[in-house]
Amino acid sequence: MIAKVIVDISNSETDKIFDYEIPSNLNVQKGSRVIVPFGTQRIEGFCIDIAPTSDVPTLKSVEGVLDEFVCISEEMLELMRYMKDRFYVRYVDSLRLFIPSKLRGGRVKELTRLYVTLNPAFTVEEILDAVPARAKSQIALIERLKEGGEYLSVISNEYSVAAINALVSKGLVVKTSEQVGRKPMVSVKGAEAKVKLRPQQQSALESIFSAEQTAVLLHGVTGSGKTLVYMNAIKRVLDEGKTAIMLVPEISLTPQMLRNFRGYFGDNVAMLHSGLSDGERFDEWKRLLKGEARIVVGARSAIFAPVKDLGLIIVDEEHDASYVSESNPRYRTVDVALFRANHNKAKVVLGSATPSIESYLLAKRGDYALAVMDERISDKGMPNIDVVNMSHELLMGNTSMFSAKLEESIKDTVKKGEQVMIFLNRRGHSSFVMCRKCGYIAKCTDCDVSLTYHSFDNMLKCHYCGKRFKMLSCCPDCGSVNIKYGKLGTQRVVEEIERLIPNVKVLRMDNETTTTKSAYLDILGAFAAKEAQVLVGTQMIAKGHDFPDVTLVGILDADMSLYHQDYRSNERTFQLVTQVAGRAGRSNKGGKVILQTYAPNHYVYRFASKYDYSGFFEKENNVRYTTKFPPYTTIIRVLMTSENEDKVIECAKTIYRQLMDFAGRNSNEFLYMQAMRSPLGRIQNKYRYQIIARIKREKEREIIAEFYDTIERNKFRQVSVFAELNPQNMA
DNA sequence: AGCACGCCGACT
DNA sequence: GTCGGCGTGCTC
Repeated sequence: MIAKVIVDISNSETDKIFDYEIPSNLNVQKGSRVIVPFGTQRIEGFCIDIAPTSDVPTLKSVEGVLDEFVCISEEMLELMRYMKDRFYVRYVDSLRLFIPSKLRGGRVKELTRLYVTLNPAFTVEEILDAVPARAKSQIALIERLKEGGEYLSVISNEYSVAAINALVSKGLVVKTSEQVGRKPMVSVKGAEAKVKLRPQQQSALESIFSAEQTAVLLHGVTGSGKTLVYMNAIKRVLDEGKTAIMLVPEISLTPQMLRNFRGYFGDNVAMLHSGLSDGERFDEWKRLLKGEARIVVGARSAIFAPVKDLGLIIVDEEHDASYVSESNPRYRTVDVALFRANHNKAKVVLGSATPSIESYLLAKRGDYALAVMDERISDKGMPNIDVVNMSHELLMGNTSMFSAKLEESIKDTVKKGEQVMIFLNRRGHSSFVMCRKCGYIAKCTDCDVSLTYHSFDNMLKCHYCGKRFKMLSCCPDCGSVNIKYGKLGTQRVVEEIERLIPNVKVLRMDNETTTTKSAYLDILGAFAAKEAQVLVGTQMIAKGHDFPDVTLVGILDADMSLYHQDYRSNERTFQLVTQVAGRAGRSNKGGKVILQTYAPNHYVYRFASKYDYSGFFEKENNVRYTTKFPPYTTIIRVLMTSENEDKVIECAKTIYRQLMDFAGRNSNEFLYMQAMRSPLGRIQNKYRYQIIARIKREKEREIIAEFYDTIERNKFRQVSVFAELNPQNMA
């Protein structure tokens, strides 16, 4: 028999099916992981099919089977093919998503990064003497490493593999692996939840199972008790002997949330969150595969959990951007959920207080069933949202970041011993470093991006590649020492509040203070314990934490997300305002929200301040329809990257030309197509060019297929090509 | 990804 | 001539 194998090398050149003879002594099955000879090496691969014959004249044989169980189910193999057709994801990249990284051996593991240094057994002079003078690039490399070691991934971008390997084989340079620390799992225990469903919850629960559609959109306002509906729905499918997947946005995987589920379902729950070590993640995966756990709770990638007899998939906060993977294997979680549900004849529940325009439209059209929960469990209404016009404040001579009203309210609330949350958008607030004399701006050496100043370690950091630089003492262009650096937005706000209210305790949460997950939890814990009266933060504080003593929420600059040139920015702003407002008045003390804006009459604020989702939907839906944006059209983005700019341009031109030919023959279907340099033209020293097309939806399947075929036909050496549908951002 | 192959420039 | 660096292409 013949095994159809995908080799475990992530490269578009090798992402094809290779045939191998199966020796009679090996039990190779569809879905087994195998060892195969490949060129001169032996590597791991996935057997994705078994066939009686092959077209290839001479075959090598499978050398071994890796696990004592079948790793990839029939369902996941079909999902792999779906992901290729839908998202242009390579077979290997799908397969890697389906298994824990612990299983993959041989090459570089997830948590290990190779590090190269000069061999400390020799002096630099000895090393230089041992290298012939003509080996220029080896000498350059030694000069580079003289200063200290560097990650192999960084070095291999700067020097040729041949030069590095030559030095390694002579023993002058050594590769070492540096292990990233593992965090222990939070142990959880809790009490049995025993709450009766309210009528609205009960009918939502019934409609999940009675609907003829696969998916149900559960539109439930903040505090309407969606979680209880989820738990009951899961309980029902478990009773039928089936399994369930529950997805939440990454940031919501808090210990309380995990405790709730463990408390209710006990050991039947497997948790997949970012705090797990490789080993722990593997253990949870294995429990699911063996059926020892029948519920998975996790972020985005938990959708690939190896459960059998799937009965239910819940996607909580369905509109959340974290459900769209924006790098490497780019996929949309809801699409994958629908695929798995259809395959298993299971149900999908999409829950949200502010559904995405696309989902709500599908629900209105009847493609999804719709369940509505508009009552809050507590008798408290939603907090009042006060929209303050900042242009008026300016006219009245108030140039501070707080309106008179917000300033007043903050003082008031703190005086009463209650708590305040101040929210601000990060965009437009990161501080860049500039020379006041000549206007020089510090930029990353590998990306076309200005660097951000981080005060706590006095370093400059690139937000795109993570590279760090020493803070400048003088301008490298003109030598002036008059360097200006702004503070991060949150830090300025904190200082302002401390100035307004002497002795107030303020906590700050943003990218700078929250480098680890535990730092994030520490800050929230301190705030919950009332160690501070005010919490200032970015998006991070917008999501699902209950602080009963918070009675005031201030939104400083809602507009920032409106100006972002993106068809979804209105939708995002509406969601953000609603979500942030939900942080106020969680107890019977009530609460209020003050929203500062320069565009108080914008329809987003008009509807958001009244919590009028339907009103907002009607308006926004209309805008999308008339401007011909998704969900009425589909945007396809083809991104090409390479360290060699000429090669990417050549690649982009070739593909663009062929796509233009195709568009010419199908001009009815195309609204727009353009090739361009990406707004972020270079990231991690890779040049980025893109083709963006907007097409009608009727024949989108065929058109997407043609796009992917065109990419497939035009492989360019050194150029990587990715595709994305309705991208979250075009940079 | 890794490795063989082969071209080409530098040095005996 | 010959050694080794460095770019190209292939792997069932």
